[in-house]
Amino acid sequence: MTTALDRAVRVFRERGYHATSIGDLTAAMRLATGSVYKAFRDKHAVFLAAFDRYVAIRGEQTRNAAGRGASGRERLRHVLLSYVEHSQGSEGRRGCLVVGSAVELSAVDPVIRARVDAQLKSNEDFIAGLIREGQADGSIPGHVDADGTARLMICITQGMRVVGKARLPLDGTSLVGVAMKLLA
Amino acid sequence: MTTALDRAVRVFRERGYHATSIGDLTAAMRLATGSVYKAFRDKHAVFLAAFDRYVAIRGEQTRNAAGRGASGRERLRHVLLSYVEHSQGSEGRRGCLVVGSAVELSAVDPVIRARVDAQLKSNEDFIAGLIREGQADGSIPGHVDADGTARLMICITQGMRVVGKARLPLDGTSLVGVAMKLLA
DNA sequence: GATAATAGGGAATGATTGTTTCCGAATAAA
DNA sequence: TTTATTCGGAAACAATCATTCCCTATTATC
Repeated sequence: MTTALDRAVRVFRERGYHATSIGDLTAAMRLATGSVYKAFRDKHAVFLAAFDRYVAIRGEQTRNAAGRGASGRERLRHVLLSYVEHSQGSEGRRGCLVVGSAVELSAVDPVIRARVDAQLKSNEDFIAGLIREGQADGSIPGHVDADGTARLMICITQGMRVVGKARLPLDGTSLVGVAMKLLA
Repeated sequence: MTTALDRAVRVFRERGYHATSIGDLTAAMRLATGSVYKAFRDKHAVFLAAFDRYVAIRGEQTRNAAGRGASGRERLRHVLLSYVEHSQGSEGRRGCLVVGSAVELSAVDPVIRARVDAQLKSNEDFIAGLIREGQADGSIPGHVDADGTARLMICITQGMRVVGKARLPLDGTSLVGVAMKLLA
């Protein structure tokens, strides 16, 4: 079942919500229509489950990336690098479900909007935490505005998903190198 | 006709392409179904015209913002401020047609993708030009990587549209203040 | 002033959508 | 072996979609 949900995640990421028909969904999930409606109440419920699964997987990936750094500054650098990687190439073209949901649905779907809001907030808190960690271990200057910088970095990461979807190449080391000036 | 197109822009910004039925379109444009199809070949053609009009208007707005600054650095600061303003409140919730098209359509619609690509490129060149202008008039240090910084700033501006659509408040002076560290 | 031509409006159409229902197969229990 | 139950599959359903067609009204032309 979780493997079928993974396939649903993939389709929703590529085509979005409205452009994904039940036919697309069943074809991707290798399930018949009846089976899908036996496992989920409706298309909206499938999307919500896919959203939650996507968020869980991505959260694990960025936490892993953070783990690759020793200091707070290095952890944050690896997180940004990870975002660039996932925004690039075929993975980037596949898109981000959070960004897609924010753009396509958050204006008309309060349930989705709540999840998008929560996810952005969570990411922002995670980044702000890394900045404060760096300030505690001395790798990031104390005068840096943790909250303001975290919010700008959320804009950067979400923006990378938009640009990556449009197939523009993103040079990871260059982009992150410039972004690290925000921690000066 | 251009006033009807403006109304179409508004609907497409709010709901996106697929979630906008031609019923929504005719209601917003104050036109009957037949009239829409007499003026445009199909829904896709309406969207393309709306996209072009949106891009023209936004281009004028950011050029105006740039005009409010004296040095290259100040022009860039006003451009960023303008982006924050347009990403906020009801205007921000309405969304950006370029971001929306990139996320919802660029993966499956080559015509849209070409326009999105061109628009992002154009914005990036504009920002890079402002940076070089600032380096020429001495308001921006010469060691700043104009192209790399411009690409990151595109990520920032596109990301602000995503965050603004999700209703998160954006403090303009704070956000831009942090972003200006990229020009150090 | 009569007529042609064009622009606008609304009902009809065919295709596609999301959803439900019904049926068969496979598995587990008795 | 038989019964019961869960699971998957395909056809049928109503609703909605984009699109076309035809009618009316208004303008321009002769």
